[in-house]
Amino acid sequence: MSTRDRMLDAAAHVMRTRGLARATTKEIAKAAGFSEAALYKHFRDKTDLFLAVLGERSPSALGSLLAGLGDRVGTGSVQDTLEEIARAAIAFYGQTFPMGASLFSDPPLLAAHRATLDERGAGPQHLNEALADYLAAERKGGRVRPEVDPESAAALLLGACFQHAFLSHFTDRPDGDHAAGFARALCLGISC
Amino acid sequence: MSTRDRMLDAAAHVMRTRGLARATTKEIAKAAGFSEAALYKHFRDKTDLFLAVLGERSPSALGSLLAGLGDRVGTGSVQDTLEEIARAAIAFYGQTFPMGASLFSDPPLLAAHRATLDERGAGPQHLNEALADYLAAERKGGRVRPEVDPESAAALLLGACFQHAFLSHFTDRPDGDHAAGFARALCLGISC
DNA sequence: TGTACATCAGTGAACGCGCGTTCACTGATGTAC
DNA sequence: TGTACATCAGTGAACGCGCGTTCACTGATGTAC
Repeated sequence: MSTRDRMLDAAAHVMRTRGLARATTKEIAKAAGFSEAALYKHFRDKTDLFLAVLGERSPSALGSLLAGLGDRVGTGSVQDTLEEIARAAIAFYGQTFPMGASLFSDPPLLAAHRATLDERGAGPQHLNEALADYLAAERKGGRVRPEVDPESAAALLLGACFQHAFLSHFTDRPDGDHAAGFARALCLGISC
Repeated sequence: MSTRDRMLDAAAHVMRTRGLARATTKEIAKAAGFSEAALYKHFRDKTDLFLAVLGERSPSALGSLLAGLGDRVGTGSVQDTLEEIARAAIAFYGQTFPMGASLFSDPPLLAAHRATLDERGAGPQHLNEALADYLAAERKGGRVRPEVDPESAAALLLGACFQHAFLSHFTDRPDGDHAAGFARALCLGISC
């Protein structure tokens, strides 16, 4: 594993456990097992390091799942697929929420991150769009009731998972087995 | 208006516009029109000031609306009530999201804020509970379909509004008139 | 083979800066006699 | 009424500290002849 990778892992770890405000170069270097000076051999400055962490250490499981949804139109049960998505969404938002939320404490950093996401055509809004596309396709095939609005249904399902992740962090109650039941109940709730 | 109130307003303004990371005593004092030293005549330290802002300058419109819901059971149209709630939720989360999210950059501050909320029996999770209670009451009265799960429906509706607020900040697109249409579509989506 | 030099990842120590906080002080207002 | 003192909100200047960053350096490895 390269020095750079170890630094990224260490930075991600410190950002997650101590919070963005305490993610100092000293802490990160110590966690990585290098001197602070070494950080500057691999990253221009601290912002560059943070952006690299955000761009290279963010889980992509939910995005992959949603991206592959096009091939699953017409196969399996829509209800089961939605439940799978809900479970993945709860896990994904649960992992990414603290660091993502932290960005709001530093608007210029948030703007820089948004810019890199835009360049790649990525970002949280695309998850909702991908799910809406899937629902629209299934509706076209008659496997989702015609009165369902795909955008709204996607917003409801992913929004609930998103807020669920927020609440479990905010109230400091880790999620546990509760997530699966929550996912199932949500899907029954939107009853597509 | 008291000096303390002007300081709280100034701090809230700086926190919102510059972000928590740039909300320094110097910036806040300057915005309030006092010296930095004056801050310490009214607040023990910077954390004390932040907690006072969070506790005394957070909008409470949504909480009030939801708290008054008990009296509205059985009156008006449930669909209209939900739309009103959705609009209020989008506005509320839109106002509170950036500062609330910022707290995740400083876990000890988040924990302290959680503690004050718990003392008062307040906090974001109570909003969902209040809405779920309302839906349960209306279901009992036959004005909401029996197969609707109140908790899930509340999570779907408020979760979607919460994520909507997040996305409009994250993508840097202010919400505008779009919110009302979104609220309406959501309520049709959960179709209680 | 040995020798001289180039390269390069990483370091220890220092740098300047801006932060939160404190201190001795001022000047206005109130109060006692 | 004037005078002496107490109170108190607010200040300017300084404090120590930890931050991000840079610098001159080391020591290991590779390369040319």
